[in-house]
Parts: sequence; C-alpha cells; structure tokens
Amino acid sequence: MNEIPAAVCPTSLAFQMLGAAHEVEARLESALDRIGLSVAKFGVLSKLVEAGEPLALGSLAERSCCVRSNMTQLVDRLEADRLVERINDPSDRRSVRAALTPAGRERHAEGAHIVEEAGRAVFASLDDGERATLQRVLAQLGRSP
Amino acid sequence: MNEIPAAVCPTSLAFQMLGAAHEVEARLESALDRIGLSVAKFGVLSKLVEAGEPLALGSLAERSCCVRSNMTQLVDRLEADRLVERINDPSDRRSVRAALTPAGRERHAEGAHIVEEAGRAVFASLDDGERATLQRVLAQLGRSP
DNA sequence: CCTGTATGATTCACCCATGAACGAAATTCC
DNA sequence: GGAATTTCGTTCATGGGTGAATCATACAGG
Repeated sequence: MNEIPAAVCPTSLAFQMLGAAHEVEARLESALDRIGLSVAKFGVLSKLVEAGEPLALGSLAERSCCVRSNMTQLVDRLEADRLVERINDPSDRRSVRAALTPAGRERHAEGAHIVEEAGRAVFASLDDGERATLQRVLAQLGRSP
Repeated sequence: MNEIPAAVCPTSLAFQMLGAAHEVEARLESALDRIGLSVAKFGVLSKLVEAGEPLALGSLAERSCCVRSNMTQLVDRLEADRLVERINDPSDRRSVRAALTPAGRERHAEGAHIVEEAGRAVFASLDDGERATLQRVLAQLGRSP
C-alpha cells in the first residue's frame, strides 16, 4: 500500500510544521526553565562558547538570525543574570562586545546537558532512519530559499 | 552508501527544526502581510470559518492551542481591523463570542489563497515522497507526548 | 579639512505569547 | 436561599521578536 502517496496539502503541511516546532520549542523551554534559561538565552550563550571570544552584538545577532534590536534586549537580560558582560571595543568605539562570565560558561554547560536530554526525549518516537530523514529534509528546506 | 546512518545529534536536530520552522513562518508572515494579516490572525479566522458559527473566546483559545489571555488580545486586534465582532451570549452572560464579519470572511478567503501559494513555494524543493514523509514524521512527533 | 555616508548600538512602538491575579457570572452543595 | 467553588473573560507584568528612527562613531571623497 501507499505506493502512490496522495498529494500533500501545502497549507496543512505548513501549519503542521509550525505546530510541531511549537511543541518542540515548548519542551526545550520548560526543560531549560529549571536552570533559569530560555531557548533564546541558551542560543546566545552557545554562540559565545562556539566563538571562543567576545562577539560584537551585531555579529551575535547575525549568527542568531535576528535583528540587532532584539540582541540588545537579549543581552540586557543576560547581563542582568550576570551570564554575560558588555565590554567596549577600543578599536571601534561604536562597537560593544558581549563576553561570557564564568557563570555564563557554566550555565551553558548545564543547559547543553539539559537540551541534549530534552531533545532525545522529543525525538524518542522516531527511529534512527526517520531522524536522519528528518534532518535531511529540514536541511533541504533551508537551502532552497 | 549511507546504509548505516550516523546517529543524529538530538540537540542540533531540535535547533534545526526550530530554525526551519522559523523560516517557514517568516515566509507565511510576509506573504500574509500583503493583505494586512498575520499567521496568528489568519489562524483565528480559519477556526471561525471551520466552525461555521460564532465561538466563545475560550473555545477559540483551546482550538488555537493558546491561553485565553492571548485570545483576548488577538480578538481585540481583529476587532480593530473590523474582521470579527464580539457578541454577547444571552444564555451565559460571562461568555463572549467572536463572530466573523463579512469583511472577515472575505479576508480569510484571500488569506487561504495566499497561504496555499506560499506553502507550495516553501516546500517546492521537496518531492512528493519527501513531503509525505515529512507529514508522517511530524504527525508522529505530535502523537507521542 | 570637512562633508557626506555607512555602520554599531540603542530606543520606541508594535505584535504575539505566557502566567498570575481579578471581577463577574454560573454551579454546586449544603 | 445562601456560601463555596468553578468558569469566563480581562488586565497586568514579563519575555521574545520585528522595523523605524536616532545618535555616535568610522570612513570615505571632494
């Protein structure tokens, strides 16, 4: 059976995708909430850990695929949490770099653990092949635009 | 090749999924923006069209998988756009029902057209089999929790 | 030099979403 | 009938996101 799959309605597929992603995000969000992080905050910490050095807010916004004004506020909150610090760039006085604090580095490590767990739970109902297919299809979806 | 797919990292898969959904949502959002709608507003109009009758805000919130306070504001904005109207329920004076206006019904029809187009464009890089697989995997993801 | 122009961050107004607190109305249970 | 409880919508504070406007600084070209 199922040799000739019926054409999939693009509208319902799109909304199904948004719904599923909403579900996944809610699960990560509630897991991270246990250590006072959000998906957005964890994302910023990850970028800083990856980079291995303080990053200008604009660069951070670009890597996070969001606008600069958003990063301003996100870093405001992260700074209030004492997880990052703003430092001035002497070589360009317009620029402000976000630097991880030791607490930020540590919180990111805890977050990475939690996200790994939560991710595993979310995709537990899929077998290895389905996960690989999903990854391939999502990547394809990102490449075309 | 690829007989034994490497295990997929759940963290990166989760973030890839959020990123792809963000992309899809942004495309729908920008398409709907041309007629002054958003994905959230279109969703509410759709629920009202489906139901074929005015719906209480609580019921609308439940069908949209969001909290009631959110629906209050969403209906505020839809009412400001003259696309829905609040009507009192004489049989339960606590209840407020949202009713489509003729403009709302018409705007929904335009939106449905636009979303269909945009959805088709978004998934254009996938073949029929991939779309069917994606749908199946997303459904599976939603069933397990 | 100095006058544009481009770029970095911020502020502001807005949209969407959540949860807690609240008042009003319906229900339940003496 | 009246007290306690539940349910409905709203309001408020907060978090996360966008785009437009603004200010300071850097970087041209004359």
